[in-house]
Amino acid sequence: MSDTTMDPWVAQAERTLAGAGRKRGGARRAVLELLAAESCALTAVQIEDTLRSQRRAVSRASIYRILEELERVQLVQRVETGQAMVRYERVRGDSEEHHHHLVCDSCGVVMPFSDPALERAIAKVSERVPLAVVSEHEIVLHGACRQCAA
Amino acid sequence: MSDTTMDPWVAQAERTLAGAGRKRGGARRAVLELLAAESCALTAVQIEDTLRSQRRAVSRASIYRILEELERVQLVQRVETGQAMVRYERVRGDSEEHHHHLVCDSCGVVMPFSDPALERAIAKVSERVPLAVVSEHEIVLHGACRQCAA
DNA sequence: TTAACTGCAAAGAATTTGCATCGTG
DNA sequence: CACGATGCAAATTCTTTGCAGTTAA
Repeated sequence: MSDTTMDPWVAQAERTLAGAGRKRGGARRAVLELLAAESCALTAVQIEDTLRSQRRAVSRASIYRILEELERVQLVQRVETGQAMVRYERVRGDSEEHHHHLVCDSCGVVMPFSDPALERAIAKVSERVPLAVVSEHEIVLHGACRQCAA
Repeated sequence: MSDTTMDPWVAQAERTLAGAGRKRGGARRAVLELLAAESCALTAVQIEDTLRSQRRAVSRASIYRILEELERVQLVQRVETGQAMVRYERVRGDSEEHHHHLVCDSCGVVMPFSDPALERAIAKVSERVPLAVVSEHEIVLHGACRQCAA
């Protein structure tokens, strides 16, 4: 696939990894393309199942290793939703929309949401807090989705 | 111990549990008193270690069962900090200060913080979101503590 | 006396690691 | 050719469950 048809986030990720002395690999590429296409956070098991159903199976161990590496170079971030498993999603650049998560505690569905006013409030409070640096933040709202509340 | 010397949160918890048909027990009481005295979130393992060092050892299985029960009746809530283990802390009433968490990704320390403006922003956004009900929210800021950044 | 509470040990489930092999640079 | 990438299986670690004995109501 040429660079012109490659997803820009995947291309950026490959460049970052190459710069860190990493070599390309089919398993990691498959994970990157899945994360690039996904709009919200997935668990490692969901990633494994999705890739297998796409006939591009990747072993669970590799998935965890790949996600760990991507998290280290800040291409991916973990999302914790209070459910059993950790979720992962690609990090959006500053120009892209930054989102947070809604969790229905009844059916377990996870949805993204974003709100500029909330981001401003977070940016402001980040300056007053007893941390020398605030590198990221995570917000999760729990409740009942319309379907479950009906 | 009489009600007048018992921590108010512990007393409230015992009442709630009695109302739910539960009987009193020493292990649960020890966990309740620890959570009442603690200002921030603890992991199950920290609870176990602390109680053992206070010579009031409680088995790990009981700790998990107790925390599960307390979470069910909303006396305790889980806090996920992106670290390996889930943490637990007592739920504050509306009159008490509601807090969120700061995590130093370098040394792992977890600290509480609170900000009224942020709470207002959350309350406002909760009304616009595609959930029928928003029952709670969790905010975690990650970064480097002053000690680690120095 | 009944049903809840607990501890201990075994079971489960998610994640990590060891090791041999394959593939990229 | 060297070192990273990957799969498989075993090992870890946190959490849950089964069971038997203890205790509150």
